[in-house]
Amino acid sequence: MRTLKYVILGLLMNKPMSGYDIYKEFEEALVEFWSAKHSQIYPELKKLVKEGLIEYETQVTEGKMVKKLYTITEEGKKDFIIWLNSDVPMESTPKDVFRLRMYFSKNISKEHMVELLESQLMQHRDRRQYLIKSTVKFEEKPQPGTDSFGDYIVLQGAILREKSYIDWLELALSYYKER
Amino acid sequence: MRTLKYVILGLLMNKPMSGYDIYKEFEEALVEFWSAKHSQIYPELKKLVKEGLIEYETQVTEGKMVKKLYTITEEGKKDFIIWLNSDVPMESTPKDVFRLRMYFSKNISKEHMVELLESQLMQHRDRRQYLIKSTVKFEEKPQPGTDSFGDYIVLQGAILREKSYIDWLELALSYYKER
DNA sequence: CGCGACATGTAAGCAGTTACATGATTAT
DNA sequence: ATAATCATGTAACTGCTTACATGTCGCG
Repeated sequence: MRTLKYVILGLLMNKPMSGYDIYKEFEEALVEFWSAKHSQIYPELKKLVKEGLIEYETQVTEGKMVKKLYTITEEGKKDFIIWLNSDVPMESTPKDVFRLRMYFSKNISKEHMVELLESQLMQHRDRRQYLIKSTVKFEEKPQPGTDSFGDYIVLQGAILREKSYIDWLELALSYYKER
Repeated sequence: MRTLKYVILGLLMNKPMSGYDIYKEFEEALVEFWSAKHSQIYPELKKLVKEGLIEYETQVTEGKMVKKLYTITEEGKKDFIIWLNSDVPMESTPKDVFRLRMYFSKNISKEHMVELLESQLMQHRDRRQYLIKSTVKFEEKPQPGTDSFGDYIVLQGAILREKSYIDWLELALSYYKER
Protein backbone atom coordinates (compact mmCIF):
# COMPACT_ATOMS: atom_id res chain seq x y z
CA MET A 1 0.00 0.00 0.00
CA ARG A 2 3.08 2.25 0.10
CA THR A 3 1.86 4.08 3.19
CA LEU A 4 5.34 5.33 4.10
CA LYS A 5 5.49 6.95 0.67
CA TYR A 6 2.38 8.99 1.46
CA VAL A 7 3.53 9.91 4.94
CA ILE A 8 6.68 11.38 3.42
CA LEU A 9 4.81 13.16 0.64
CA GLY A 10 2.36 14.53 3.21
CA LEU A 11 5.16 15.93 5.35
CA LEU A 12 6.83 17.50 2.32
CA MET A 13 3.53 19.17 1.35
CA ASN A 14 4.17 21.46 4.32
CA LYS A 15 7.81 22.33 3.80
CA PRO A 16 11.10 20.92 2.46
CA MET A 17 12.78 18.55 4.89
CA SER A 18 15.86 16.36 5.17
CA GLY A 19 15.68 12.61 5.74
CA TYR A 20 16.70 13.21 9.32
CA ASP A 21 13.95 15.79 9.81
CA ILE A 22 11.43 13.24 8.54
CA TYR A 23 12.86 10.60 10.84
CA LYS A 24 12.43 12.97 13.79
CA GLU A 25 8.78 13.54 12.90
CA PHE A 26 8.09 9.86 13.51
CA GLU A 27 9.23 10.32 17.09
CA GLU A 28 7.03 13.34 17.61
CA ALA A 29 3.98 14.36 15.59
CA LEU A 30 3.41 10.99 13.93
CA VAL A 31 4.05 8.74 16.90
CA GLU A 32 0.34 8.18 17.58
CA PHE A 33 -0.39 6.55 14.24
CA TRP A 34 2.75 5.61 12.31
CA SER A 35 6.40 4.67 12.77
CA ALA A 36 9.48 4.17 10.65
CA LYS A 37 13.19 3.70 11.24
CA HIS A 38 15.80 5.70 9.36
CA SER A 39 16.82 2.50 7.58
CA GLN A 40 13.41 2.44 5.93
CA ILE A 41 13.16 6.18 5.32
CA TYR A 42 16.41 6.76 3.38
CA PRO A 43 15.78 4.04 0.78
CA GLU A 44 12.17 5.25 0.38
CA LEU A 45 13.39 8.80 -0.28
CA LYS A 46 15.74 7.45 -2.94
CA LYS A 47 12.85 5.59 -4.54
CA LEU A 48 10.59 8.65 -4.52
CA VAL A 49 13.30 10.69 -6.25
CA LYS A 50 13.60 8.01 -8.93
CA GLU A 51 9.81 8.10 -9.35
CA GLY A 52 9.93 11.88 -9.82
CA LEU A 53 7.65 12.60 -6.85
CA ILE A 54 10.29 14.47 -4.87
CA GLU A 55 13.59 16.25 -5.60
CA TYR A 56 16.56 17.17 -3.47
CA GLU A 57 19.25 19.73 -3.18
CA THR A 58 22.49 19.06 -1.31
CA GLN A 59 23.43 21.57 1.38
CA VAL A 60 26.98 21.86 2.65
CA THR A 61 27.92 23.79 5.80
CA GLU A 62 31.22 25.70 6.31
CA GLY A 63 32.71 22.46 7.60
CA LYS A 64 31.94 19.55 5.33
CA MET A 65 28.70 18.28 6.73
CA VAL A 66 26.32 17.27 3.99
CA LYS A 67 22.55 17.35 4.20
CA LYS A 68 19.91 16.69 1.55
CA LEU A 69 16.85 18.91 1.50
CA TYR A 70 13.90 17.20 -0.16
CA THR A 71 11.08 19.05 -1.90
CA ILE A 72 7.85 17.60 -3.28
CA THR A 73 7.28 17.96 -7.05
CA GLU A 74 4.00 18.88 -8.75
CA GLU A 75 3.58 15.24 -9.68
CA GLY A 76 4.15 14.26 -6.07
CA LYS A 77 1.53 16.72 -4.88
CA LYS A 78 -1.00 15.33 -7.34
CA ASP A 79 -0.25 11.76 -6.27
CA PHE A 80 -0.61 12.65 -2.60
CA ILE A 81 -3.91 14.49 -3.02
CA ILE A 82 -5.44 11.60 -4.95
CA TRP A 83 -4.40 9.14 -2.24
CA LEU A 84 -5.58 11.41 0.57
CA ASN A 85 -9.03 11.94 -0.92
CA SER A 86 -9.77 8.32 -1.75
CA ASP A 87 -12.29 6.56 0.43
CA VAL A 88 -10.88 3.39 1.94
CA PRO A 89 -12.64 0.63 3.83
CA MET A 90 -12.16 0.37 7.60
CA GLU A 91 -8.92 -1.37 8.42
CA SER A 92 -8.83 -4.86 9.84
CA THR A 93 -8.43 -4.86 13.60
CA PRO A 94 -4.91 -4.03 14.72
CA LYS A 95 -2.75 -6.77 16.22
CA ASP A 96 -2.37 -6.57 19.97
CA VAL A 97 -0.11 -8.93 21.89
CA PHE A 98 -1.60 -8.10 25.28
CA ARG A 99 -5.12 -8.91 24.10
CA LEU A 100 -3.72 -12.18 22.80
CA ARG A 101 -2.30 -12.94 26.25
CA MET A 102 -5.64 -12.12 27.83
CA TYR A 103 -7.29 -14.54 25.44
CA PHE A 104 -4.99 -17.29 26.71
CA SER A 105 -5.31 -16.15 30.33
CA LYS A 106 -6.66 -19.43 31.64
CA ASN A 107 -3.07 -20.70 31.45
CA ILE A 108 -1.88 -17.98 33.88
CA SER A 109 -2.42 -17.97 37.65
CA LYS A 110 -4.90 -15.38 38.92
CA GLU A 111 -2.26 -13.75 41.12
CA HIS A 112 0.14 -13.32 38.22
CA MET A 113 -2.64 -12.14 35.92
CA VAL A 114 -3.38 -9.34 38.38
CA GLU A 115 0.29 -8.35 38.30
CA LEU A 116 0.38 -8.32 34.51
CA LEU A 117 -2.82 -6.28 34.31
CA GLU A 118 -1.57 -3.76 36.86
CA SER A 119 1.72 -3.40 35.01
CA GLN A 120 -0.14 -2.60 31.78
CA LEU A 121 -2.50 -0.26 33.60
CA MET A 122 0.32 1.77 35.03
CA GLN A 123 1.94 2.19 31.64
CA HIS A 124 -1.27 3.19 29.88
CA ARG A 125 -2.22 5.61 32.66
CA ASP A 126 1.20 7.27 32.37
CA ARG A 127 0.84 7.50 28.62
CA ARG A 128 -2.62 9.01 28.99
CA GLN A 129 -1.38 11.59 31.49
CA TYR A 130 1.42 12.55 29.14
CA LEU A 131 -1.02 12.97 26.25
CA ILE A 132 -3.37 15.07 28.36
CA LYS A 133 -0.47 17.32 29.36
CA SER A 134 0.33 17.76 25.66
CA THR A 135 -3.08 19.33 25.08
CA VAL A 136 -2.17 22.47 27.02
CA LYS A 137 -0.16 23.76 24.05
CA PHE A 138 -3.48 24.21 22.21
CA GLU A 139 -4.71 27.33 23.96
CA GLU A 140 -7.99 27.15 22.08
CA LYS A 141 -9.46 24.43 19.92
CA PRO A 142 -7.98 24.69 16.43
CA GLN A 143 -10.45 25.00 13.57
CA PRO A 144 -10.66 22.35 10.82
CA GLY A 145 -8.46 23.21 7.87
CA THR A 146 -5.85 25.00 9.98
CA ASP A 147 -2.28 23.84 10.45
CA SER A 148 -2.75 22.62 14.00
CA PHE A 149 -6.11 20.90 13.57
CA GLY A 150 -4.48 17.66 12.41
CA ASP A 151 -2.20 17.55 15.45
CA TYR A 152 -5.10 18.41 17.74
CA ILE A 153 -7.60 15.86 16.48
CA VAL A 154 -5.02 13.08 16.41
CA LEU A 155 -4.05 13.90 19.97
CA GLN A 156 -7.68 13.78 21.09
CA GLY A 157 -7.98 10.40 19.35
CA ALA A 158 -4.94 9.08 21.15
CA ILE A 159 -6.38 10.15 24.49
CA LEU A 160 -9.68 8.40 23.74
CA ARG A 161 -7.77 5.29 22.65
CA GLU A 162 -5.81 5.21 25.90
CA LYS A 163 -8.96 5.80 27.90
CA SER A 164 -10.73 2.83 26.35
CA TYR A 165 -7.68 0.62 26.87
CA ILE A 166 -7.53 1.65 30.53
CA ASP A 167 -11.26 1.02 30.92
CA TRP A 168 -10.77 -2.45 29.47
CA LEU A 169 -7.82 -3.29 31.73
CA GLU A 170 -9.82 -2.08 34.74
CA LEU A 171 -12.79 -4.19 33.68
CA ALA A 172 -10.57 -7.26 33.41
CA LEU A 173 -8.99 -6.53 36.78
CA SER A 174 -12.42 -6.19 38.39
CA TYR A 175 -13.20 -9.79 37.42
CA TYR A 176 -10.03 -11.01 39.10
CA LYS A 177 -10.61 -8.97 42.24
CA GLU A 178 -14.28 -9.50 42.91
CA ARG A 179 -14.94 -12.08 45.63
CA MET B 1 9.08 -11.89 18.31
CA ARG B 2 7.60 -15.06 16.81
CA THR B 3 4.08 -14.12 17.90
CA LEU B 4 2.43 -16.43 15.39
CA LYS B 5 4.38 -19.28 16.98
CA TYR B 6 2.79 -18.56 20.35
CA VAL B 7 -0.69 -18.12 18.92
CA ILE B 8 -0.42 -21.61 17.43
CA LEU B 9 1.02 -23.11 20.60
CA GLY B 10 -1.73 -21.43 22.63
CA LEU B 11 -4.43 -22.89 20.42
CA LEU B 12 -2.88 -26.36 20.61
CA MET B 13 -2.79 -26.10 24.43
CA ASN B 14 -6.56 -26.57 24.25
CA LYS B 15 -6.83 -29.41 21.79
CA PRO B 16 -5.13 -30.95 18.74
CA MET B 17 -5.94 -29.10 15.53
CA SER B 18 -5.14 -29.20 11.83
CA GLY B 19 -3.55 -26.32 9.97
CA TYR B 20 -6.91 -25.54 8.47
CA ASP B 21 -8.59 -25.51 11.90
CA ILE B 22 -5.98 -23.00 13.06
CA TYR B 23 -6.51 -20.91 9.94
CA LYS B 24 -10.26 -20.84 10.69
CA GLU B 25 -9.61 -19.62 14.24
CA PHE B 26 -8.06 -16.46 12.82
CA GLU B 27 -11.36 -15.68 11.15
CA GLU B 28 -13.33 -16.23 14.33
CA ALA B 29 -12.04 -16.21 17.90
CA LEU B 30 -8.76 -14.42 17.15
CA VAL B 31 -10.01 -11.80 14.72
CA GLU B 32 -10.06 -9.04 17.33
CA PHE B 33 -6.33 -9.14 18.03
CA TRP B 34 -4.39 -11.21 15.47
CA SER B 35 -4.48 -12.37 11.88
CA ALA B 36 -2.60 -14.78 9.63
CA LYS B 37 -3.08 -16.23 6.17
CA HIS B 38 -2.76 -19.94 5.49
CA SER B 39 0.41 -19.22 3.54
CA GLN B 40 2.01 -18.09 6.77
CA ILE B 41 0.49 -20.77 8.99
CA TYR B 42 1.58 -23.90 7.10
CA PRO B 43 5.28 -22.99 6.97
CA GLU B 44 5.17 -21.99 10.65
CA LEU B 45 3.70 -25.39 11.59
CA LYS B 46 6.51 -27.07 9.67
CA LYS B 47 9.03 -24.99 11.58
CA LEU B 48 7.47 -25.78 14.97
CA VAL B 49 7.63 -29.51 14.18
CA LYS B 50 11.31 -29.17 13.32
CA GLU B 51 11.84 -27.34 16.62
CA GLY B 52 10.14 -30.16 18.50
CA LEU B 53 7.42 -27.95 19.97
CA ILE B 54 4.58 -29.70 18.16
CA GLU B 55 4.00 -33.09 16.53
CA TYR B 56 1.56 -34.34 13.94
CA GLU B 57 -0.24 -37.43 12.91
CA THR B 58 -1.60 -37.87 9.41
CA GLN B 59 -5.26 -38.79 9.17
CA VAL B 60 -6.68 -40.35 6.01
CA THR B 61 -10.41 -40.65 5.36
CA GLU B 62 -12.02 -43.56 3.43
CA GLY B 63 -11.43 -41.61 0.27
CA LYS B 64 -7.91 -40.26 0.06
CA MET B 65 -8.25 -36.92 1.74
CA VAL B 66 -5.27 -36.24 3.93
CA LYS B 67 -5.27 -34.08 7.04
CA LYS B 68 -2.55 -33.44 9.61
CA LEU B 69 -3.56 -33.27 13.25
CA TYR B 70 -1.06 -31.27 15.28
CA THR B 71 -0.47 -31.80 18.99
CA ILE B 72 1.67 -29.70 21.33
CA THR B 73 4.65 -31.45 22.96
CA GLU B 74 5.75 -31.08 26.60
CA GLU B 75 8.56 -28.84 25.39
CA GLY B 76 6.05 -26.76 23.48
CA LYS B 77 3.87 -26.38 26.55
CA LYS B 78 6.84 -25.23 28.61
CA ASP B 79 7.86 -22.71 25.95
CA PHE B 80 4.32 -21.34 25.70
CA ILE B 81 3.86 -20.96 29.47
CA ILE B 82 7.14 -19.08 29.82
CA TRP B 83 6.17 -16.69 27.04
CA LEU B 84 2.66 -16.20 28.37
CA ASN B 85 3.80 -15.37 31.90
CA SER B 86 6.54 -12.92 30.95
CA ASP B 87 5.83 -9.27 31.60
CA VAL B 88 6.25 -7.19 28.48
CA PRO B 89 6.31 -3.45 28.08
CA MET B 90 3.33 -1.70 26.53
CA GLU B 91 3.40 -1.94 22.76
CA SER B 92 4.17 1.05 20.59
CA THR B 93 1.01 2.66 19.25
CA PRO B 94 -0.57 0.69 16.43
CA LYS B 95 -0.42 2.07 12.91
CA ASP B 96 -3.67 3.57 11.68
CA VAL B 97 -4.09 4.86 8.14
CA PHE B 98 -7.26 6.79 8.88
CA ARG B 99 -5.63 8.69 11.74
CA LEU B 100 -2.83 9.48 9.31
CA ARG B 101 -5.34 10.89 6.85
CA MET B 102 -6.91 12.98 9.60
CA TYR B 103 -3.48 14.34 10.44
CA PHE B 104 -3.15 15.55 6.84
CA SER B 105 -6.76 16.72 6.70
CA LYS B 106 -5.96 20.32 5.89
CA ASN B 107 -5.32 19.11 2.33
CA ILE B 108 -8.90 17.81 2.00
CA SER B 109 -12.01 19.95 1.44
CA LYS B 110 -14.35 20.20 4.42
CA GLU B 111 -17.22 18.69 2.43
CA HIS B 112 -15.20 15.67 1.44
CA MET B 113 -13.80 15.29 4.93
CA VAL B 114 -17.36 15.02 6.25
CA GLU B 115 -18.05 12.28 3.71
CA LEU B 116 -14.93 10.34 4.67
CA LEU B 117 -15.70 10.64 8.37
CA GLU B 118 -19.29 9.51 7.88
CA SER B 119 -18.16 6.54 5.83
CA GLN B 120 -15.81 5.45 8.62
CA LEU B 121 -18.48 6.08 11.24
CA MET B 122 -20.97 3.84 9.51
CA GLN B 123 -18.49 0.99 9.28
CA HIS B 124 -17.38 1.25 12.90
CA ARG B 125 -20.98 1.51 14.13
CA ASP B 126 -21.87 -1.64 12.19
CA ARG B 127 -18.87 -3.44 13.61
CA ARG B 128 -19.81 -2.37 17.12
CA GLN B 129 -23.39 -3.56 16.69
CA TYR B 130 -22.14 -6.92 15.46
CA LEU B 131 -19.84 -7.26 18.47
CA ILE B 132 -22.60 -6.33 20.89
CA LYS B 133 -24.84 -8.97 19.33
CA SER B 134 -22.07 -11.51 19.85
CA THR B 135 -22.25 -10.96 23.60
CA VAL B 136 -25.66 -12.62 23.89
CA LYS B 137 -24.04 -16.05 23.67
CA PHE B 138 -22.57 -15.41 27.11
CA GLU B 139 -25.67 -15.96 29.19
CA GLU B 140 -23.81 -14.97 32.31
CA LYS B 141 -20.42 -13.40 32.77
CA PRO B 142 -17.75 -16.09 32.61
CA GLN B 143 -15.38 -16.30 35.57
CA PRO B 144 -11.62 -15.76 35.19
CA GLY B 145 -9.79 -19.00 34.59
CA THR B 146 -12.68 -20.63 32.73
CA ASP B 147 -12.64 -21.59 29.08
CA SER B 148 -14.88 -18.79 27.92
CA PHE B 149 -13.40 -15.97 29.99
CA GLY B 150 -10.74 -15.27 27.35
CA ASP B 151 -13.33 -14.97 24.59
CA TYR B 152 -15.52 -12.83 26.79
CA ILE B 153 -12.92 -10.33 27.97
CA VAL B 154 -11.48 -9.94 24.49
CA LEU B 155 -14.96 -9.26 23.11
CA GLN B 156 -15.59 -6.63 25.78
CA GLY B 157 -12.25 -5.05 24.84
CA ALA B 158 -13.20 -4.97 21.18
CA ILE B 159 -16.48 -3.23 22.01
CA LEU B 160 -14.68 -0.61 24.09
CA ARG B 161 -12.17 -0.10 21.28
CA GLU B 162 -14.94 0.46 18.73
CA LYS B 163 -16.75 2.78 21.09
CA SER B 164 -13.71 5.00 21.53
CA TYR B 165 -13.08 5.05 17.78
CA ILE B 166 -16.70 6.05 17.18
CA ASP B 167 -16.46 8.75 19.86
CA TRP B 168 -13.36 10.09 18.15
CA LEU B 169 -14.95 10.13 14.67
CA GLU B 170 -18.00 11.90 16.13
CA LEU B 171 -15.76 14.45 17.85
CA ALA B 172 -13.96 15.14 14.57
CA LEU B 173 -17.27 15.45 12.71
CA SER B 174 -18.58 17.90 15.29
CA TYR B 175 -15.71 20.28 14.45
CA TYR B 176 -16.64 20.17 10.77
CA LYS B 177 -20.33 20.64 11.41
CA GLU B 178 -20.38 23.36 14.05
CA ARG B 179 -21.25 26.78 12.65
C1' DC C 1 -21.99 -31.82 -12.39
C1' DG C 2 -20.72 -27.75 -10.40
C1' DC C 3 -19.92 -24.85 -6.40
C1' DG C 4 -18.40 -23.80 -1.96
C1' DA C 5 -15.95 -25.34 1.83
C1' DC C 6 -12.19 -28.38 3.27
C1' DA C 7 -7.26 -29.08 3.02
C1' DT C 8 -2.25 -28.21 2.05
C1' DG C 9 1.47 -26.37 0.14
C1' DT C 10 5.20 -22.99 -2.49
C1' DA C 11 7.12 -18.58 -4.68
C1' DA C 12 7.75 -13.84 -5.22
C1' DG C 13 7.66 -9.67 -3.35
C1' DC C 14 6.70 -5.83 -0.08
C1' DA C 15 7.15 -3.86 4.63
C1' DG C 16 9.63 -3.41 8.54
C1' DT C 17 13.44 -4.38 12.15
C1' DT C 18 18.09 -5.03 13.69
C1' DA C 19 22.60 -4.59 12.91
C1' DC C 20 26.57 -2.82 10.54
C1' DA C 21 29.05 1.35 9.14
C1' DT C 22 30.69 6.06 8.91
C1' DG C 23 31.42 10.75 9.89
C1' DA C 24 30.23 15.85 11.58
C1' DT C 25 28.49 19.06 15.06
C1' DT C 26 27.35 20.66 19.56
C1' DA C 27 27.12 20.80 24.42
C1' DT C 28 29.40 19.46 28.80
C1' DA D 1 37.91 14.84 25.55
C1' DT D 2 33.73 12.66 25.16
C1' DA D 3 29.12 12.01 24.83
C1' DA D 4 24.83 13.12 22.66
C1' DT D 5 22.80 14.47 18.65
C1' DC D 6 22.89 15.36 13.75
C1' DA D 7 23.25 13.06 9.36
C1' DT D 8 23.23 9.29 5.87
C1' DG D 9 23.55 5.07 4.15
C1' DT D 10 23.59 -0.55 3.35
C1' DA D 11 22.86 -5.66 4.51
C1' DA D 12 20.58 -9.38 6.43
C1' DC D 13 16.69 -10.98 8.15
C1' DT D 14 11.79 -11.50 9.88
C1' DG D 15 6.97 -10.96 9.10
C1' DC D 16 3.38 -10.74 6.16
C1' DT D 17 0.63 -10.51 1.66
C1' DT D 18 -0.56 -11.89 -2.93
C1' DA D 19 -0.49 -15.09 -6.21
C1' DC D 20 0.30 -19.62 -7.94
C1' DA D 21 -0.91 -24.53 -7.55
C1' DT D 22 -3.34 -28.79 -6.46
C1' DG D 23 -6.75 -31.92 -4.93
C1' DT D 24 -11.02 -33.73 -1.85
C1' DC D 25 -15.62 -33.65 0.15
C1' DG D 26 -20.50 -32.65 0.63
C1' DC D 27 -24.53 -30.50 -1.01
C1' DG D 28 -28.04 -29.31 -4.36
